[in-house]
Amino acid sequence: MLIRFDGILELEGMLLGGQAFRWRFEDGWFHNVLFNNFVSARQVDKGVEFACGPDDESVIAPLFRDYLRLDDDLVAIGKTISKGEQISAAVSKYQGLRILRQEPWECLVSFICSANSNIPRISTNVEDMARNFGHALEMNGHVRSAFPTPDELADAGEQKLRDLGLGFRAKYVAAAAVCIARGDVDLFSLREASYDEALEELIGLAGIGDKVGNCILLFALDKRQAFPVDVWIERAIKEWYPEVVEQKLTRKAMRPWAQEFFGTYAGYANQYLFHGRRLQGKD
DNA sequence: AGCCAGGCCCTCC
DNA sequence: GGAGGGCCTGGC
Repeated sequence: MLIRFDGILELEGMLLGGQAFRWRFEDGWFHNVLFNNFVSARQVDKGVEFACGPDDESVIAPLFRDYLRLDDDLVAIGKTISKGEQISAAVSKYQGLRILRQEPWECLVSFICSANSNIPRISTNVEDMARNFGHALEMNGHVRSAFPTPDELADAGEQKLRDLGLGFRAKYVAAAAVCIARGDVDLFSLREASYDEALEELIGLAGIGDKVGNCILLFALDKRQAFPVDVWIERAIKEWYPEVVEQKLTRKAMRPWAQEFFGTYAGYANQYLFHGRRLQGKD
């Protein structure tokens, strides 16, 4: 079915740009498992063509629309964050690049796995967890698994996660799974909580520090002021905002600086800085 | 072959 | 309180 949309949209950058790790591009479509469904999507003139199963498209399409945040007014947001030559260029170059609204648990595990790692490896880790511990879906001869629930990963345990190649992150994922399965932390309620409160809750989990916590807040928990500072963001800020270097701001101090500087939608600024710097020189 | 990755934790100062 | 080393493993 068609999800009608006439605003700006850059689906490829959103799905394959390092926000999420299970999207695959094949035969002109992007494929993933979301909301316990096979989901396929592609960008067309009038919006997004969408297919899913086993559930009805009419049920999943609204969820997928929210996932893509089509209601964010990117023109207005772009204006508020275009503070500086390079980010303005990136806003214009990657026009329509939106922050995803991911499923919180999968997002949390993905970014725990991101520590001292790289995108190809994170993708492998996340896909391996799904294949080994998630429940399988089958459709038209294709088999792929849902991302495992907290219970399923808690049952798997640290050793089996290590066997998949998660390394020292296995302990953190296993502990987080137990914690969420027990209900110690309710991720969905953090969507309603304040930024500060939600960040504090997340950092209470082992393996989640300021950077990873801000990724989860931004990509899954509706905190568009979140501003994860990784090596790419640090490079971009130091090169493009010399005042930060002059003030000798440490990496830790860059987050509050950026949140003040870019404002309510600092998270969007983050995404454009990230793309702009990481893809510098590539076309 | 060897370096380093989209950090975090722990220790020690 | 903050700076520095160690950590699993696999891409490149």
